[in-house]
Amino acid sequence: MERGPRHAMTSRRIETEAVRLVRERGYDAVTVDLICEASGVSQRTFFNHFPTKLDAIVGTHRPRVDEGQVRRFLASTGDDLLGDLLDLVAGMAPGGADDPELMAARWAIITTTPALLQSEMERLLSVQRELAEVIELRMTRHAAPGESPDDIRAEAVLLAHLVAAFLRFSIEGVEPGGPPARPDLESSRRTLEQLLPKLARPRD
Amino acid sequence: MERGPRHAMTSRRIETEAVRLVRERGYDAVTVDLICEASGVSQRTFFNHFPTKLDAIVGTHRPRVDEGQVRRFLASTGDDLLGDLLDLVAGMAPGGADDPELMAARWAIITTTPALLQSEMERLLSVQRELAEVIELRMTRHAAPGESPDDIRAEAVLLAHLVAAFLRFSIEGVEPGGPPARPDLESSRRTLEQLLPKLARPRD
DNA sequence: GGTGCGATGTGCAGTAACTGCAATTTCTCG
DNA sequence: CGAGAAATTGCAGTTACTGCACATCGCACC
Repeated sequence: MERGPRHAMTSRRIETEAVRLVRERGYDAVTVDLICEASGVSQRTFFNHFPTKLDAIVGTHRPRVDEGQVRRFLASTGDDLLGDLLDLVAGMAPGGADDPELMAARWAIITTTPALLQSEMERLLSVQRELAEVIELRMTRHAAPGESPDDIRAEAVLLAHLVAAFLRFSIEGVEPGGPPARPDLESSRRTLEQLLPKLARPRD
Repeated sequence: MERGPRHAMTSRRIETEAVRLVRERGYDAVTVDLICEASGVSQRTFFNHFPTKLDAIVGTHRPRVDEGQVRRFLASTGDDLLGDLLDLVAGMAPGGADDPELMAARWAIITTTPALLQSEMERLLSVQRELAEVIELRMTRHAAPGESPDDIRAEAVLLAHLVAAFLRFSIEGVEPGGPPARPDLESSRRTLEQLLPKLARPRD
């Protein structure tokens, strides 16, 4: 099935109506049938365009790290691993080259609907896995002589988990109820900077 | 509905059969009807005992931090926040006072089934929220004079995210496919100890 | 101006998870 | 035994989602 431009148009129409309806009535009160009626397609068509109801609402974008940023990250001298990592994720695409108005509406819905917020968190898993790989690569390059590759890999996976947690924090904000309308990486980073020194451990 | 001992017995029977069936046939191949037939109850009864199919399989335990441990954490001098936190979560109940054999079977299923693994991760959210509160409490006690309560809260929430990420790592292990049969907090902690110094930042 | 072919949309029947309601069976205890 | 509570059940309905066959649409090519 080599999709043409028509397909994209219909997808767009469905998305738009889905977001509009959810914003008006809330996630649970909007059924797939309702979206179909509003966008003038059959239910079967709906599921030809989106695998799940959820996807129609939050979109099908997959957050990706920029290729160039990755190269820069890998080429760095390696003195400031954490800082370089934060720079890396700071350049993450905020979610696809869609209509910015649609994206704004989406974020408003996502941050206020637990089910959607959670699905957004799950998307971070792909980022997390990507990160784990590049981190492992960089750590291997700058590794001390006697280090086991398994250990390095474990450390990389753990670090990727930690960075993902940071991203979750920046998305979710401090108050579960009324979070920022958009992920605020800037202020999150400032919070992290303040937190880190407090973790300093005396015995090291 | 003041549940009596009979109720618990039936729950147990359903759980046991559910776990057995999933272990034999895999998560997707096991329907609620199948579990009902195997455990000799009607479907309606099934849903009287468990809100979702998933709950019947992974159990209804909610991981909690030990009260005493929390007190100890709060009473600590505060020099080693991170270490104390790790001690705190180390004492987490591994998931209810159930039949240990059942729990073992559960972990085997959970760690090999993405849908179940994910539901297990979601359970960590309650722990994470608990942690955020006690961390905030402790940070407030040991705060420097001029610190804003909002800042402290933000730092606490972020730190709770990071600890939760650590727990996720210890559950998931390094290889997504073949993780440890049980969360291995010990070795995870060792990995963290090795990782931390590598994050050391030169400019501070 | 057809005509054919691939892209797109639809109808229909079915499955699976879950819910509400009202009825019924099964204890338990006096 | 009999009353009342606990536990289970049947049934009908809703919602998300799938497979399959069929219809339609649009566009290139003759």
